[in-house]
Amino acid sequence: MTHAGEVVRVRRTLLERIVGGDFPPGVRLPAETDLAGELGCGRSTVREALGQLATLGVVASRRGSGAHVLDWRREGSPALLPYYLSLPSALADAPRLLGELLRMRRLLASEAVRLATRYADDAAIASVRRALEGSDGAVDPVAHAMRELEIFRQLVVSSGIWPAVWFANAFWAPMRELHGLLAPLAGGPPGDYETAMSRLFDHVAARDEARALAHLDRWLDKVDRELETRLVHAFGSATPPATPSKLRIKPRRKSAAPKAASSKRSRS
Amino acid sequence: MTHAGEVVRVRRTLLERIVGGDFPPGVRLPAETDLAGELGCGRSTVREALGQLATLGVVASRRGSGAHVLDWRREGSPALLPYYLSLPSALADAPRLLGELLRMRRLLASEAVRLATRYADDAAIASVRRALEGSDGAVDPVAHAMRELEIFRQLVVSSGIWPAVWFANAFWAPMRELHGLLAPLAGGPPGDYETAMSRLFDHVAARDEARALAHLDRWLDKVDRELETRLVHAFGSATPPATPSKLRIKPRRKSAAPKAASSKRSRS
DNA sequence: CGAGATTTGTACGTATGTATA
DNA sequence: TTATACATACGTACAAATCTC
Repeated sequence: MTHAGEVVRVRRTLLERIVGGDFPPGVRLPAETDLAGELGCGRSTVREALGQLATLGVVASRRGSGAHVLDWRREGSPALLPYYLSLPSALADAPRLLGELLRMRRLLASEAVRLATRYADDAAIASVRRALEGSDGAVDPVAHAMRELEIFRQLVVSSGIWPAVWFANAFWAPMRELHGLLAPLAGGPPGDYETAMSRLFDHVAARDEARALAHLDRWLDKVDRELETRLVHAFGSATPPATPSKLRIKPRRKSAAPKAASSKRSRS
Repeated sequence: MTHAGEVVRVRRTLLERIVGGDFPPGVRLPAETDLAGELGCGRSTVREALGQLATLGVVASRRGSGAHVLDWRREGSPALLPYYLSLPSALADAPRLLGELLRMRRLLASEAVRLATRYADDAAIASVRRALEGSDGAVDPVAHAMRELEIFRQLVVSSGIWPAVWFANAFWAPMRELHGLLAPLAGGPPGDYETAMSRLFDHVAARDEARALAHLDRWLDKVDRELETRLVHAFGSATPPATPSKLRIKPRRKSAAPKAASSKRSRS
């Protein structure tokens, strides 16, 4: 971690000072040239770091004025999630947070299944299914979590609704990080994972939206419940998830939900 | 428009060539120095433009190799939406696209109301309500659309579930662009807008989640229906003949008709 | 209100490291 | 192994917006 480049070092330093309270929202940061001198780097490096912080929604720069710290809790981007989760203040209401994050995951998965059921052609569905079956045997919890996320993303891709795909892409990156954190606690795939997914794909291939969504809902109920008990086991009584599976409802029409986007600033 | 800076010009040129098919997914772009010479700018400018295209999910650069065009339909980010909507191929299935985008809006609004109802304290709800009432009188369609979006975002903020806020932020930017396109066609706020919103806030303040969501659902039903008729009126039969006259329909299958766009970006 | 100082925005250049072909 | 090409970092110069006195 110590050898990640000057820009990364400068960005981390500034971000730590900001979330740590040294630079509270509203204050003006020192001039770029001053920061360069203070941090021992060139102004271009400071600018690159500030640019990345700007895409995180943490600072904003204006000509003649300077770089001001934003109210990052209110103006931030999804990429802040991993930073936020490492703060003590986030741990304070971890239960509520985890419940809401699981709900987001559920909404995303539902939308993925709905889109695929409604719009994907047979070949696309079969292709995603092959990808699922072709990579089983993996027992590493993190690898399993990533694969599961990718399956749902591929379902969105199969629908060919490209804007939905792009929103999914934006959601998936922070979700991946979250899964990377939770997976070691959640453990590997349940024993009936292959069976459950296979049945889900049966419903999707049959264009039976109602059954597909119901099956997914039951499956996630079970998975979330298991995750909860394991977390309680790991943390003691610290994390009761507040996930009401009040997600299906809706007497008629409509069902689940997608969401938003983020951006990053680095190449390769 | 003509004086937006070299980077913007270079980015736009490259993006047009890519989405236009000159550089199909998979091909390697010319070297940065070659592009700089060809486009009449410095290599740094080319790099900045390529960096922005990389954040859009359009290209990826690797050391020693070069910048390769990605499958941007599958790997893109939400910021691609305005560019995509300006393509003829997007217009082809505009009805389906608009239906799905309206569905996303509905899901987001529902989640906003739910989060506020569940977590926001009285002061926060009252604050959002004041913001709503304090800015009425605006009849400009675009201004109204932006204000409406902002109200729902503020509802999420009021919940204090910051990760949800960040996801909302990311989603809101492209949504704003979409609204900017549709608003002039949709017209200003309906006559009963204030009343409907006021009632919605009553339910939220009373923590009546069921009534709040039901009220919102009915309201959006009405709004979407009006939008549909106005779009049909505006476009008549001028756009794809494949568009059935029935634009909404609730059980399955959605439709309507959007249009094209462009966008800009900068820091500060 | 105006003038000058401050600060960021933009563009380009150079040098060196490093991965790829 | 060598040549190519990108990644990274620092620097310069000037333009443009803002702030301050």
